[in-house]
Amino acid sequence: MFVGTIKNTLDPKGRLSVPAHFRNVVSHPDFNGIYVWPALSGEAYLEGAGHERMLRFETALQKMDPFSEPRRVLQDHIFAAAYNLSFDANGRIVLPKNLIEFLGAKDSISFVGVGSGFELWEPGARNQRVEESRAKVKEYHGLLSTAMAPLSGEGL
Amino acid sequence: MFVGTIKNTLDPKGRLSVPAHFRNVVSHPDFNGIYVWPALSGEAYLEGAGHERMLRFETALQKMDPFSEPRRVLQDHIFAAAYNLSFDANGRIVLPKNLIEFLGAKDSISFVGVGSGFELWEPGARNQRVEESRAKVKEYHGLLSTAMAPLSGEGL
DNA sequence: TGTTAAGGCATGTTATCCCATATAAGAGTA
DNA sequence: TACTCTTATATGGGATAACATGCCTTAACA
Repeated sequence: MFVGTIKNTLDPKGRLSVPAHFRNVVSHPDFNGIYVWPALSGEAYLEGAGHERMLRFETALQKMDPFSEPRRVLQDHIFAAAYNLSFDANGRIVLPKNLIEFLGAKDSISFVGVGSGFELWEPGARNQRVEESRAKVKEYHGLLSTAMAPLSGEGL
Repeated sequence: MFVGTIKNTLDPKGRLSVPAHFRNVVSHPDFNGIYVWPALSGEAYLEGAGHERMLRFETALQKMDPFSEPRRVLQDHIFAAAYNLSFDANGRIVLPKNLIEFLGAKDSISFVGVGSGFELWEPGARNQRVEESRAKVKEYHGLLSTAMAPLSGEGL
């Protein structure tokens, strides 16, 4: 499970250490690296996943009608827009220049764990988002109890 | 179930023994440790959970609309703000410096069981909270009977 | 042959492991 | 009950390994 927020340095060559914890989670014999693509929400961050989760996306899409609009749209925005970035011997990836520009990043990137996947942000933009969320937590806290209640008798 | 209040020593390296009782409760084959994050209430304590409860959070959030504000806000405050802290051979975790500062702790931490989860407090702040609650406990005791009444004929 | 990307190596820092000791809790015995 | 032995737990210090990151070399390509 992806958890936590880690800010790492982006060097002049576009290289970036992936936090060790994230590397462990994505670890897979068939592909030693991560996949990233611009967020489907349209905001300026990247979504990320390991090989296993990509396979699950693939399986899910294959169950959809091949020529349906939903399938096409999702294919275009996940697989077609994704980059597969391999780790080097030290656990680094090279983030393509166009993605760095897309993020508006200069010399660092924040990795953000969100449970089943993770996100890459320009640290300033990330802080702004966190501030926005902070203001609203209390408002939505109750929803969590509601959402969890059906899962077990224990509630929250 | 997490029960009781245990104060343990925080050493100069930030190491902290997790009470044995809590370790037994969170015990899980996939992750030998705990997750902690700043309380959603905004107060200066950490909420804590074991792996199983985090999985339930994950499942609950995945059922919510991916781009809805409530989901985003809860994700930001639980998964993105959380730390996964593994036990060492002696059942200790290392509490990150920024969390120690957040709590205002110096050389000890109180673990507080609250049923399905637990909390980490700076012991002084915890005592203050308990004092505040003491005055009101009689006032609210009746609510408990009311809440339990539908569950069984035995009452409290 | 110049330019860029990729791989290997070296460093400082931080976290993790390992062992020793201290404290407390419990079991068993007289 | 009093005592001792044993086990579980908590804490302290030092050695070791892992990690993030900068530098340097080698390979690929135009």
